[in-house]
Amino acid sequence: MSLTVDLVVLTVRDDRLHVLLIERGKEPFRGKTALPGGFVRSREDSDAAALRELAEETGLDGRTLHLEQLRSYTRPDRDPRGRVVSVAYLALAPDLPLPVAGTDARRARWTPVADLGPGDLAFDHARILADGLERARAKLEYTTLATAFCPPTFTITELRRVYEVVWGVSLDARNFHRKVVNADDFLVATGTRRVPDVGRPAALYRAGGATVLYPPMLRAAAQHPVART
Amino acid sequence: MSLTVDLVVLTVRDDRLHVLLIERGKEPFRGKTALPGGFVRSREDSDAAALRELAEETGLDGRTLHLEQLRSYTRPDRDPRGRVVSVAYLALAPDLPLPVAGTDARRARWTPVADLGPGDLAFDHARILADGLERARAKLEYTTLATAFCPPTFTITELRRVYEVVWGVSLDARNFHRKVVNADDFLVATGTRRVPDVGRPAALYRAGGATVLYPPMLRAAAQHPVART
DNA sequence: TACCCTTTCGTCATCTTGACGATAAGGCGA
DNA sequence: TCGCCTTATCGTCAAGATGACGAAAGGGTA
Repeated sequence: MSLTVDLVVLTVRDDRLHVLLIERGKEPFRGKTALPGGFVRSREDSDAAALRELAEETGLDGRTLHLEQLRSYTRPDRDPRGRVVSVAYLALAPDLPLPVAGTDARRARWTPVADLGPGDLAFDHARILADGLERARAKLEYTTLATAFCPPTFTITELRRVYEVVWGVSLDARNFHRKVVNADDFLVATGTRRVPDVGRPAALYRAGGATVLYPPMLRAAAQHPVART
Repeated sequence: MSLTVDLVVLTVRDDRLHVLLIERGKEPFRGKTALPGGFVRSREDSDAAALRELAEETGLDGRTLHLEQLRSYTRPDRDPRGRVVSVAYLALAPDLPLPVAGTDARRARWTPVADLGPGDLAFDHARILADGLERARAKLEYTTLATAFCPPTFTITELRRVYEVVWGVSLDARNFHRKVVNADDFLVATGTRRVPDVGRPAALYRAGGATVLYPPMLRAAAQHPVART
């Protein structure tokens, strides 16, 4: 029996939710699109393997990202090579340029989640991706994790776009502003501002110390589904 | 490399939170207290193994309980026998009598969680238990999972005790009553009532169809820590 | 200076919540 | 039967949170 890790790495890019995918270089599913990942080595735990694979396959540094274990997939027939148990991880990243010329960054690329069809991914990776998306969506509600999609300093509008894109809804800018500013230790004003091409300059914030979001942002209330192409 | 499942089975008993523990019958940690669990068989996935072990070791039927995957533990040194990866499961049960004379129910017993000291459990089971407790506590907030601790029909006071015992707080009976009755499809009145030894009879409810709890029950607001001995 | 655009502040009615008073509905003892 | 004890349920009220939306602020640019 062998153990692998699979990574669901999400980011928000051009107002769309993207997932990091690779093209498989060997069998099985050679040439097919899949989640990045690989085998856990003998003296490694799965956390370490996730960090290593993230660096090797995508050039991203998991220590600077949000990285958490998602769940494990153990169906005996999930890999044609035999019994392969996979521990899936969820990573959330700001819109970083991928170091394309990295050591082993074989064709890693950001793909809009909405562009993926049912059979586009190898193995049971469609299911893993779906579970990762649901975890991310749920955690935006009651944790401060949305800031993991943002660069070190960001505007409230950028933060709102994260919610809108991940949830696929549209939120009132004024109420959102009031809410996140009042939430306990969610945001810390940096005192600086960013002057955009057009419109009023926006104040820049850093993530505050809170990990749980209080009061929470409830999806149930946000009932403004928006067309996502 | 081998694969095991470990089970965190929780219940509320005598107004205290209990976990189901067994005494290990063989090495390593022979005679020591541990979470129930065992090896996943070759043509089984971990869900099936969790159901099987639950039945074998405790006589409980996981199909009638809430049973969900918690997370996996992969540290190479977590088992002295070598590399053993464990997929942990969380089960929530009403206060059922254990079929003590079951096939293999070797000394399975309910133990108050608060009675456990730091080194009382074998392997990394203290950590697994802690993760299971935190998951259960968190899920009471924004899901209807509290009903999984209750029998098929129950009173609102019984449901409140679940929250109080799992969170270790004390909740105002009147506000709790108002809240759960108003929550969307959380409770369904059965029309029957239970006459207690003392006090006014209480209406009996069944769990409603909702899985998410809206509006949620927030712990942050419940700031009445109560002495738990 | 007059716009345009986005951010930020205000207002208001509605809903939710915490604190807690009051009543209802059983059993029990006098 | 009448109080009384206990617990369940309903009500009230002020404070806080929320949704809808108006209005001002603060940059560019024509």
